[in-house]
Amino acid sequence: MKEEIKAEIIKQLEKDIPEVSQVKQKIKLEIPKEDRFGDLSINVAFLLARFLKKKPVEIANQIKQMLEELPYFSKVEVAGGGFVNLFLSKEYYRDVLKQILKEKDRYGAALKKNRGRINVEFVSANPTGPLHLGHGRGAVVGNVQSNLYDYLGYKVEREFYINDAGRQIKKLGESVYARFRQIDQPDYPFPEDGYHGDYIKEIAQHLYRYEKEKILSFVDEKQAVDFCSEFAKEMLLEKIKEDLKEFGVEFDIWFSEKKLYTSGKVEEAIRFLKEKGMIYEKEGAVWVKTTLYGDDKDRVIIKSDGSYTYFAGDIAYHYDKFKRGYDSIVNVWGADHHGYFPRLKAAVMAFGVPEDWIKVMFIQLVKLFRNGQEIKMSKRSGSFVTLKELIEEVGKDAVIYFFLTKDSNTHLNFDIDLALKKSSENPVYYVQYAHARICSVFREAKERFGFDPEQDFEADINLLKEEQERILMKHLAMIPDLIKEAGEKQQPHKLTQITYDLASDFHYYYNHFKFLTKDDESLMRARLYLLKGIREALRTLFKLMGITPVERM
RNA sequence: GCGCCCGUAGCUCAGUAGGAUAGAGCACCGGUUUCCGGGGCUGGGGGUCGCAGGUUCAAAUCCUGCCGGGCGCGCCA
Repeated sequence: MKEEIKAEIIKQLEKDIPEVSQVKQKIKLEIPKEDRFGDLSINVAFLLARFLKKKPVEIANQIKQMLEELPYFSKVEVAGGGFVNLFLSKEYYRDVLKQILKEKDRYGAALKKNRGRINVEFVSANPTGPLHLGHGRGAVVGNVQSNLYDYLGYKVEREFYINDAGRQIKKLGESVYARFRQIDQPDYPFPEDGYHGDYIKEIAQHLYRYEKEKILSFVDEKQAVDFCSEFAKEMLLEKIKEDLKEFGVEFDIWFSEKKLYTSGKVEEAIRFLKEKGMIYEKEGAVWVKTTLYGDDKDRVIIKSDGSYTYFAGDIAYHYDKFKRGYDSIVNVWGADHHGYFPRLKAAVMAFGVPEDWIKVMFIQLVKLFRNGQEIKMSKRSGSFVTLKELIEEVGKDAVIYFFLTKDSNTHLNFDIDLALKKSSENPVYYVQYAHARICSVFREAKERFGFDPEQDFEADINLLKEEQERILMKHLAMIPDLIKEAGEKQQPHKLTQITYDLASDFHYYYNHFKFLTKDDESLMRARLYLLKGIREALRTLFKLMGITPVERM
């Protein structure tokens, strides 16, 4: 809605100041930090100063007069040496509330998905063990970013790349096979760098119970290991799917790395790069000229022993995505892979896509804290907390919310004690409490006055004369823009901030005003009307994050 | 050595496609409420935005150099 107003402002200004068209791109209509600077603020006077050879303040005063003619504003002020501050009118707020109640928990969302197709690939954990916290953070960030794209009007596809080829999977099979053999023969050697977790033993026991004859019947031990690999991988993948589903994350596409090799897609991609002149041979290996697109050295895709590198598979994978015709793709990766991006980007650029076609969001480490002490994790010894365990301990909503509190590219300290607190110190509790409180007020209204705010009703918002009510309405009006900004900038963590701020303004309102007053029923209705708008805005935010809008605490 | 990320209040962090007096939560101090040493409400103190230059009407934000911390730099996946 900011965009609408901005367009109107520009149209209005261009009537008398043709120079506006020259600075159009740099005009910023923003939400000022301080309430007294208005609901919106525009910087256009600074930009015009150079062209009109006048002081910003003078221009601002001229602009002020022109903008006062527009219907949106109740007041226009000049301040800060040339800012033009705009105060929205009651009529505008009335329209905002109407819109919220109409759009409900998709308040402000694009109605049509016509901005293009985006693919978001995330989690993509090796199916060699349970999901850990880093995967969980990636799952939340990827999922919420996908929700944001949907909100913005893109058609989104969520994808999980299954690393089911290569050494990891072989190692998995060897580990399971060893555990299987150890059941009858305890001194059977366990591979040096095998997977130690108990889940490997569980899989082995399962195989021992149901597939023992089959495994022992293989003539070649390698076949037995392959069988174990395949079985364990499928089983672990199922587990991963279940965990993610419980976490509210579902994928549209499960893409197998192995199939890239068996279906000839790797050869196809290499052939394509060859046509583009990106491929050459040196020292018995085949290389890609990634330096043509900014990488610091060329990279091998076929080793001198004739086998492919991981990079070859990844090029083929992205070539496949390219051919699927997405307008843009996003990869959510662990931050330790950041050094890998330039070479992948270089290969992808060779496809002939625009500079910003591929984006990567990096996920930094999650550290767990309990009683102020870090819980050290060691995957080797098997002593690490899985995503599932954390969810079981503090609940899905807290995990999601905490994973979203900080920019994904910064380290996150997860305080288990805080996540468990049932008080306003705990931000998840605090925001959910705001929603539950409104529900509770509505229940009371029905019980005490026989007036059910859950039903549709009309109200006169001109009765909302308190300062805090104006602040809340303004806040509601801005929410779609705040969400859109979070989505455009790939900063899903901003949603927690937006939600917290709204909850905070609501709690303040709740603590200072009575909603259920017998003596002034029309005021009661107006306030409940506002509460209903707040609740829908909260629901919109909760839905984007995947958090439950609880009705009672 | 090269590259990427981070450095903001005592702590954990927001804020960085330049914008007005740099924000929040916790902790700390005060007022108030409650049966309450807990909880709620409310007010307050607290900052050389790592350092030093530069660009600009305007820099936490952009540029350069340095300091400190993390990560990455394979014909590994």
